[in-house]
Amino acid sequence: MKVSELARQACVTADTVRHYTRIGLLSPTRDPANGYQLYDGDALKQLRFIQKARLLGFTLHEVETIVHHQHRGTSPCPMVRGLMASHLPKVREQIAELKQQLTRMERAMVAWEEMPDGEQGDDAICPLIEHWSDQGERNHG
Amino acid sequence: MKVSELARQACVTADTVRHYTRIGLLSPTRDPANGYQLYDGDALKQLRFIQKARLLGFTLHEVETIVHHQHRGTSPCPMVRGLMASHLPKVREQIAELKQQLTRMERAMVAWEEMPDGEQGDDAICPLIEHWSDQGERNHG
DNA sequence: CTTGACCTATGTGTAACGCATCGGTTGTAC
DNA sequence: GTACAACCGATGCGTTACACATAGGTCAAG
Repeated sequence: MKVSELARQACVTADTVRHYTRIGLLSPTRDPANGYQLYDGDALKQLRFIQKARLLGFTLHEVETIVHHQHRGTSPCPMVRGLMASHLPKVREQIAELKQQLTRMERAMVAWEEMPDGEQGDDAICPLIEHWSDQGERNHG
Repeated sequence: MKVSELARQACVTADTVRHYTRIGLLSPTRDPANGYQLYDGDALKQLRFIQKARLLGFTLHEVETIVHHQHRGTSPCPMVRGLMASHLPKVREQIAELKQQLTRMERAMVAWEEMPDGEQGDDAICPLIEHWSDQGERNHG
């Protein structure tokens, strides 16, 4: 398989395949005739593995570590469980931060409805932003 | 004010001040004696403006645009309202995506509790990941 | 033999900094 | 007056997972 065909089979872009190849997550052979990169069924399997790992929140660097573990004959599974356990609170925190962000933005939009646009000669860069103040958010939930 | 003092007054790192200076959002003068960057009260005001804009979800690039508008004498406020309106659905989508991500991860963790670690000789890279399948999520949010 | 569609490798850009390097400056204690 | 630590500067690289652009090579059809 050439790059584009592998990409099609896994529903990713050719750039993605090339990217994974560049960082060593895929190791194609070369067509001696033209130097093209050639991928086999194992590459497709590996690519699908990467896709699943990405969906589960693993970074490409972590995927690399997992694959290396497997190549050295040690089961990556305990580490995978640990990584996942360490990811969960981070994702929850990201959600909480984004929710706070959304609250800030929504409150600002409401407050701005009754504010006029700034005009030349104002001492402000943008009064909407400059006169806004974070009221702080209470955490209930 | 020197870099570090300005940073302290605005509760940011010196690297942040240098970064904003590098991309042109702060324009310090130079101490002729030693070439150090010197910031005045306006710089502090501008820095605090940037902080508020960041809290409201504006990118540094957008802040730059806002400041340029103000320097050209045109009120940035209408654009600011428009930018904010365009940001809101993106943030909501990010939250929705992260929630889906969290659901996937939590379901995987539960499913993994009753799965053994992979062993050498397995045909899998990591059976936890490889035998996982996304059940799809219904949207009732 | 030329056209056009495909392919290659490589480098650059993204957002907002953090960190490291290398070297100059300032203050203080001796 | 100097040794040394703590601060300052500019510059460049690293982060994440690719997308995009460049400059060129390959291949089937007309």
